[in-house]
Amino acid sequence: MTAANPSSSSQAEFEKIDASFQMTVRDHVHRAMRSAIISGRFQPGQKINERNLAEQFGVSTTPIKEALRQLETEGLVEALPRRGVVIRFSMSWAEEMILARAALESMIAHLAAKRIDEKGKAALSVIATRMKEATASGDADSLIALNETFHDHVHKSSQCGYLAKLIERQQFYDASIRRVIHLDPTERQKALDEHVAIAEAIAAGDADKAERTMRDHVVRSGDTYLSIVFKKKGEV
Amino acid sequence: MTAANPSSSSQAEFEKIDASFQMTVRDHVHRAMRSAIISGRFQPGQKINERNLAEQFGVSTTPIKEALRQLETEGLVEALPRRGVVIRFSMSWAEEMILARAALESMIAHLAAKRIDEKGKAALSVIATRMKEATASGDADSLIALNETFHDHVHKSSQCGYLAKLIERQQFYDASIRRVIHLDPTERQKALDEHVAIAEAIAAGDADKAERTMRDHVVRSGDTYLSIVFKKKGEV
DNA sequence: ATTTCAAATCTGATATATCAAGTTTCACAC
DNA sequence: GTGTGAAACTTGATATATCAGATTTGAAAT
Repeated sequence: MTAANPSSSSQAEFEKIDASFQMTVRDHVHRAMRSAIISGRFQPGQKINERNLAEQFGVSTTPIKEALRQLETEGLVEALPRRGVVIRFSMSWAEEMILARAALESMIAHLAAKRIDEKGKAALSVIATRMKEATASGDADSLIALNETFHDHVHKSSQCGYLAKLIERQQFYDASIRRVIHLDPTERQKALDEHVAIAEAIAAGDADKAERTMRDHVVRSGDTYLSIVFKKKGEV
Repeated sequence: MTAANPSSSSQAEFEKIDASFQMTVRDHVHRAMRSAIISGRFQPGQKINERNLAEQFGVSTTPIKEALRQLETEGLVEALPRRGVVIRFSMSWAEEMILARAALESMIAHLAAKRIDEKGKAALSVIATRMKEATASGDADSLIALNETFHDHVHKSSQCGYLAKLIERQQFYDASIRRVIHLDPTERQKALDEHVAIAEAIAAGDADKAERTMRDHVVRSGDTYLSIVFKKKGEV
């Protein structure tokens, strides 16, 4: 819907401005810590000291505690009552996060295939075409952006708000590494083929195929990521 | 391992007592609020006032804020920066939580079938036998407990710590309603058949069948729950 | 040298105070 | 009556203070 829509009502309709862009201290800490953990800047089992953290960020312990609760619920740290929090992130944790994302993305792809409308199919097709172009021209940055657009569109088509949010929390790809991956022509082509297959399955309403191709895509691309970050050719 | 094990060392070995049973105020608030939300004691979109809540619980706002951050990350409430938190739970949210659990449980069942050892198979068989007995005798309380034991055992067999934790957070079954469900002989029998099928598939190492039967089980039993709680015969 | 145990210390958990953004109220102008 | 806007009020966000459980330390006992 566009900002002004005079046809349906005498009152012009505007999107409510989203307050979520506002940055609070706790969110800043949360993002910074999350990023630090998934990029390996803490050792598994390492203890986190609230006062130290607060000092490092130059804030009080209150927003620190809140950020730690969020990380705890995400499963990236573990809180031992009255003993503090320790880092819970390792290669095996990352592997499981990929599996979780594969399970959830394939479920959401299944539903998207069932629920997508004609307009959604057209939009998906446009995204796929842009991906082909960006793949051919080797535009890694565009590909990274299109990748996100593609998955977001699948989420939207599924009409699943909860699942979409849940999937977001399984994401731990780092921008710089994604760039490295997309600069490899072989990898680019694989990802393109998979995205096209997913888009076609969804557009065709083939829920089972959408589910399968999505799962394979998430697992394969996740393994590529893992093998780079953890310097190991890993099969799950 | 038993508490004392003199064979391996001159030093007696004891299980470290698990500190996780300790109840902190924030955990109490978190559980209480979670339970209240999923059992419908708040309306979707309802605003939550931190000071009111603190007063109701008779505590300060600090643990309240922490509990709200946990609920936020779980997706049960939404925090609008500097405007407070609102309830985000409705029938559609519950439906999606069931789908999420189905996706994750089927993934974990798949892995369990691949990774379970002989000892694990034997234990699973014992649980299945107990379930048959409890189903025949109509012991609802035992069935509820066995149900949990069964799923926990599948989780353990899969060797997936992260996935198991994630699944826990998709659980929103209320004890009293579970009891109602298990008191129905037809429902009991359906659940038993499904559990047996899952156990057999896992024991046979048939990962795909374990995955399918687990997903169907979670979706079907979830729908039963939904239809009771939301008083609607719901197909997803 | 090893064990014991209590004091000192550290640190997470909670309470209270302060600040600032958001909301409401209401007098005033048009 | 409607719209404007400033003051009053509410409330989330952050900071600081206090409390209590956990860990460490070190001297005394064996």
